[in-house]
Order: sequence, then structure tokens, then C-alpha cells
Amino acid sequence: MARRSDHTRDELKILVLDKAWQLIDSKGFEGLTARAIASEIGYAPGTIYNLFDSMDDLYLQINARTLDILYDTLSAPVCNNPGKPSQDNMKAMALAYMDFARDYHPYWLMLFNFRLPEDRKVQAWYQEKIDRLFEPLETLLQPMFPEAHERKMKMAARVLWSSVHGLCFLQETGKVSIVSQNDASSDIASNFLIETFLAGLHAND
Amino acid sequence: MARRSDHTRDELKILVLDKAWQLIDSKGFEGLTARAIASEIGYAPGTIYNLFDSMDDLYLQINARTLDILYDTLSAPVCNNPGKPSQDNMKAMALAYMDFARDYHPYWLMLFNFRLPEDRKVQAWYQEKIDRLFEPLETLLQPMFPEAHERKMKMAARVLWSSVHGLCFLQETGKVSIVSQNDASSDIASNFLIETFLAGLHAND
DNA sequence: CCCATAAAATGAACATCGTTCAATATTTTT
DNA sequence: AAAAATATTGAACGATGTTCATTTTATGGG
Repeated sequence: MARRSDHTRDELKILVLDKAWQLIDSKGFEGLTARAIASEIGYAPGTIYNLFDSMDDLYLQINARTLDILYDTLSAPVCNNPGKPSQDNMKAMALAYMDFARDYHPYWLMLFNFRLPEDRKVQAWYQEKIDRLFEPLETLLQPMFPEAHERKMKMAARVLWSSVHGLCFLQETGKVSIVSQNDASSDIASNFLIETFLAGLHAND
Repeated sequence: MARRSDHTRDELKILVLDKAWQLIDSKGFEGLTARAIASEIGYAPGTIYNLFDSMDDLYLQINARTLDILYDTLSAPVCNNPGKPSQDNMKAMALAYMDFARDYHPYWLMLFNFRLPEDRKVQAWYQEKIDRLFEPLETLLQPMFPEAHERKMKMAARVLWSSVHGLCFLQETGKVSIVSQNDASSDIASNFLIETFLAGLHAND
């Protein structure tokens, strides 16, 4: 039996989440089970439930990690180069998101498979992590809107972001081949979307 | 024991799918189990597996029905009124999609939760049902492109369609509140997307 | 140092799931 | 009527998430 002084409660939580992350990496989401985690860290299955309300709760914590990495990805200098036009930065940001969806595929999928437990609202700290994702794009859109139109700018950010996500999602889950089987097709489509959207924004000024 | 002359194999398949559809409606996707279906139609669980390869196979058949209804929805006259400007039709089509996602919520979700069994490619007949979904939007976009640019038009259709889907998805799964908690916010966002995208198309002519 | 109390870890047990397949029941063919 | 073919069955298997009475470990006071 694991001795309870081996780790503090918080250390143990981190240990579980680290191992969960590894399991997803090696065996995919299907391989992520309470028993597998427990066995790997040398604890009994019941211990998981001393630390997390449920497996859904654990999935939520994994998603939190994923959202943090995604935020860092979208905040990276390659997508936020002040020396480059906003359009270039946006294209880079869209491609960064698509690369992220491929590189972190199982984690990225979990973000959308997650089901809220019953009618419970998503917790505030989690919603905060989601809302934060729009900030880098908002920063890029800012100069294109008068200061008085901040609300409209924020909507534009969410609409464009959602659009890129939709493109990425249908592409990545293999539901739709946008232009052809070409590997570059998602890049082309993404660039086309941003060019068109920005042109539309300027035209409607 | 059910007598095997009660139904032909095809009738039985339809019976199973009808009951599966009902179960999703009444108990949600979680209530859709082989045992529940079997019990409801007066057969044993094993019978399901005489008709379908697996539950995933059954989900695929349910998805096929959903895709058919969605196709009919997007083909409806309200979104394809020749007497109205294309932009109005597109806005109506986007709203029709969003209404569909709400009205058929569990079925609509299943379209994206479905996981391909192993590395098997999606079957051609299923891919056909997906590709067909773009046709109504392609018809609306057609007049905006020279005939020689058909490929570009098709890409535009898929990009705009994906964008609307992304908007709808993030809205419907409660991940993102686009403008506010307002009920009309998704309509506003969707209209904004289409106006901007079309303006961008014309500007880049 | 010992013992009472608190806390953590356990793992068997429960309900449920998808799935299999030998056995049984039914129909068709000979 | 017997035999072959086919459909249906349902117990059984190996999983899963989850619970919780029991056991183990740590702590603190006398």
C-alpha cells in the first residue's frame, strides 16, 4: 500500500494528471482509465476518487492543461510580430491553431468531447481560460476598429476565431476535404478565409 | 422468442434504427444501448449484432439519417428563394443550420462525436452524404464567380460552411458566448459573418 | 511510549457497457 | 419426416466508472 506521506494531496493530483497525460499520449483517450492511472502510479483505483470528483472532473483538468498550452501557442511571437502586418500575424495564428490541433490531436479533441455533468454550469475559472484564447486575436484586430467599437471588435474576433476553428475541425476530423487531398489545402483555405474576412471588414468601414 | 418470420432482415434493421432514434430522443445518447433497443423491440441483445457490425456501425446509420434531414433542411425553399438576394438566402441557410443544431441537438452532436473504427476510411456512400451538404450553398455562391473559377467557388463554399459550423458549434456546445448572453447573439454573429465574407469576396474581385 | 483520533489508501463489489458464440428455435429444402 | 440452413437467444467475458466499508498510516495528547 502506498504510504500517505509519500505525497501531499496536491502533489498526488499533479502525479495523476501527469500520468493521465502520458497515457493519452501513448494509448489515446481510450487508454485513459481510472485503473490504468492508478496502476501506473502505484495506487489503487479508489485513490483517484479521493482526488477528483469523477473521471469527468479529471478530463476537465486535462482540458485545462490543454487550454493553457493552446494559449501559449497563440501568444507566441510568430503570431504576434509587431513588425509584420496584422494579416500576416493572423494567418500565422490560424496556422498555429491548425498545427496545434494536429500535434496535440487527442488532447485537442477532448476539448470538444467533454460533456458537462448534468445541468451544472461550466466553472468560472474554466470559462476564463476559454475567453482568454480570444485575446491574441483581439489584439491583432484592435487597430482595425475605432475605439468606440470595442464590442464589435470583440464579436469580430470570436466570429473569425470560430470560423478558423470550424475549418480546422472539419478538416482535422476528416469530415470534409476543403479543396483537394493536397496537404496544403487547409493552409490555402485558412489564408483565403482570413484574406476574405479582412477585406470584408475594410469594405464595410 | 421472437419468430424469425416476423420481419425480414431489412425490416428489422429499420425497426432497430427507428427505436434507436426514439431512444436518443427520450433518453439522450447515453440511453442508446444495445440492450435498451433489443428490449424495446422484443428481441435479444445478440440480434442487434446480426444486423449491425457493432454499435459504431449503428451510430453511423443514425448519422446517415441525420445527414439526410440536414440536407433537406438546407435545400428548403426558405434558404433558396430565387426571388431574394443570395445574401438573404445565405443568412437564412445559416440560421436554418443553427436551428437544426438546436432542434436535433443529440443527433447533431453525434455527427461529430463519431469515431472511425480504427484506420478504416469512411465509406464512399457516407462521404457522398457529407459532400452533398455543400451543394445548396454552392448554388447560392455560383453567380458570384466566373465559370472558370469553379474550384475557387467550391472552396469558398466549404470555407463559409465551415465557418458557420464553427460559430454554431462553439455556441451550441456552450464553449463561447459570442457577443452576450442574448438569445439573438448567434443570429447577429452569423449575419455579421456572412455580410463580411461576401463583402470580402466582392472586394477581392 | 502508548493509545485514541483523524486521515488516507484500499480493493472487492455493483451496475453497466459492448461484444461473442455455443446452444436453441424456427424455417426451408430435400 | 428428416436434414440442412438460418435466425434468435441469453449467458458469459472483459471492460468500464463508481462506491464505501475496511484497513492502514500518521498525528497529537496524556
